[in-house]
Amino acid sequence: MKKEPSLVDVARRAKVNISTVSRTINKTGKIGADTQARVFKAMKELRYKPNRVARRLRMRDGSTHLLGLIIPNIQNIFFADLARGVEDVAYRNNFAVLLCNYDEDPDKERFYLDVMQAESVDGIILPPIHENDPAVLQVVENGTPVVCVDRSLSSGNLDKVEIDNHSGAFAAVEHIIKQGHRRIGLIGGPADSSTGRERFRGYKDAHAAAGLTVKSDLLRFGDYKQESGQRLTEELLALANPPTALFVCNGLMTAGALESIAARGLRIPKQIAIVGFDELPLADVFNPPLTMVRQPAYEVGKSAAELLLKRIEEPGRPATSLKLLPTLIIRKSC
Amino acid sequence: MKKEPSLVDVARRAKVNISTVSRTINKTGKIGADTQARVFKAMKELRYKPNRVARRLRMRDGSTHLLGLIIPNIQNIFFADLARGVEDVAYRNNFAVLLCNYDEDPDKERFYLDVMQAESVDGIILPPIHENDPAVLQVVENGTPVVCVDRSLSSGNLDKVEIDNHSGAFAAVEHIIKQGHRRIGLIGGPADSSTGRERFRGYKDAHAAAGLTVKSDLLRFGDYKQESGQRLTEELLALANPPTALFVCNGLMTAGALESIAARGLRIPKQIAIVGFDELPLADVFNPPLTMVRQPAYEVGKSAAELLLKRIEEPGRPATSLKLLPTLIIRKSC
DNA sequence: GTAGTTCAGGCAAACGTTTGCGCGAATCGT
DNA sequence: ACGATTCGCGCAAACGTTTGCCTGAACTAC
Repeated sequence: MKKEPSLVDVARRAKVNISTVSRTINKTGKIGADTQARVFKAMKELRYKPNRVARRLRMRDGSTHLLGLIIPNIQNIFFADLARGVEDVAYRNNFAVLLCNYDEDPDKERFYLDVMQAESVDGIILPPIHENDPAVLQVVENGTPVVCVDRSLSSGNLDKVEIDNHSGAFAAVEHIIKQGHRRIGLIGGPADSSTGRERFRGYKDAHAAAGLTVKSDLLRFGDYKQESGQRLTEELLALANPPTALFVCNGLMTAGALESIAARGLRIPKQIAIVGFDELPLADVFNPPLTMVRQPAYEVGKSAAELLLKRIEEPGRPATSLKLLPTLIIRKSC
Repeated sequence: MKKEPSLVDVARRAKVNISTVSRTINKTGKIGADTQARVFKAMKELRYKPNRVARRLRMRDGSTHLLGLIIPNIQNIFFADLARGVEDVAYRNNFAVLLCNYDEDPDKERFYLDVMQAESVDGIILPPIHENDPAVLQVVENGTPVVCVDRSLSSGNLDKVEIDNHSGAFAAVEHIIKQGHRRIGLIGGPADSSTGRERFRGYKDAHAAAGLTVKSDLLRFGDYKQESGQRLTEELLALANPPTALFVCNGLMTAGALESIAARGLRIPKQIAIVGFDELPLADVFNPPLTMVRQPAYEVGKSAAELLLKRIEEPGRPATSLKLLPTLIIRKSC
């Protein structure tokens, strides 16, 4: 590893003190025009790049220009879009992003939270694994700015940006009912996740609004992974009196559900109608095109990053909570 | 920002010197059993976490336990899978991953390369933007371990892990021909990317092997994004004498192609057959199921990370070059 | 019993920054 | 023309580690 040029190298070359170099770079303190020129010249010549590690070590607070993003799984397109959103605004503000997958595993989440702290990131964006997650609570108590996305934290008044899951689910199920369905199967999210609960609530409220009662034998709860979507759909379809429509609470599980449906050779929407949460890449060219409730994932990430940056530069500001609206995209599958 | 406990805090509490604490943590040097116990006790009590920033600053070389991953776009499922692969092996080895999207933008790539160096990562994984990318070359010259994925660098004997694009494309087009097609449209990748060129070569060689000549009016080259797939497919379909089959060189463009096909209301595979590179999430439940050539993206990431870790701990080892085989998954779209 | 060796652990330098303090020179106000 | 302010810049401490060197003490060998 060839040694990188450091402040002292450029200082020597420009015949000034290192503090002068530091100050010209950061535009802090008054520096004469000629001195500045010499310093810049030396920097060019040596191809000097400030060492971010040393800088972070010295400045415990403020602008180390590193953000942490901890998400369940980057292979879930929702989180990929979200990640892209935060990455884009980070880049525009000269921040880099430390990205980790915690895979719904509390140990992994804790590990990465530790890493972030140890790296002294400026702030962290994450969907908390639980409503009150002791690990992240400890981090915020420690003074690290945190903004929650997608799911929220019950305690603490943190910045957060979420999706209005209730209204999204409500609209979806309302639409299903309007198509004449009365037996609507639910493939829900984990009961201990706020998204899962809110979407379930939307499902129930849409029933209530239409004067329908929810049939508890049509309710299944998965883990947002494809396999569970497939398995639970199969359970529902195997019922003596199966549902005529399905509301599936995320994209991966919707893909799983479609597998089950295909395996049984059922026609959509005649034999089984379906609407899923999340957008799927091929949804609009699927046969039939899938009606889904699209979440503005990119915008969630974007807003979260903007909120985080604001908080970093003004730690005392009151916490703001954004709720973005999903949109029901009606196509042909229901 | 409450101050984190540091080495001196635990040293004070355990009534030893900070160097003793450091040595017990890193298991370097001989330490008495009782002293060790005291130190560990103090660490627990203070919830001490070593500061990775300070550690990285001190140890220019070796185990700072941070990997850099620079990819074109995390929204491309191929790279998401790849990223997941490197992340998993990184986690197993207690490494964190710094992830960036450079979006095929040389400026962005250079920016992130600088960031990685400034963060003194232990090593970098990336698909070079060009065959000989000066920015990347400079980094390897600087002594930072680099492994190339997906695309390769012409100069330099670096570790790399690629897909056998030629054989994948060859198999795909061979299969198309075997189905009786003679006019096979190509939606290719960028001409200046090694993947694009290799897949094109497979297309041509499959034609040659079957005694067919390639018709240059059936050739189109996109940028691996969905929009170009749609646009170029539309061009092909609008031809007076359009192709009867399509070979599309990546997943996103395949999705775009399907949009064009759907817009024209063409039946697959009767009116137009199609096989695409990359796997798509709904490919197997699509109607009809899509025959595609699946790239082992996760394994590429996994192998790359393993190679990188090996090189980090043994910088002098000869460069190894892996070539992973894609598999043609024959379904119903051709 | 003495010299040599190992054991346990302390001291302090170094990594590359940022920044409070200080100081001579220049500029200013009157 | 002289004290006061500002300007431009250097000095050195600090951030939290790792690690080479050193030093007593204990142990080994003869």
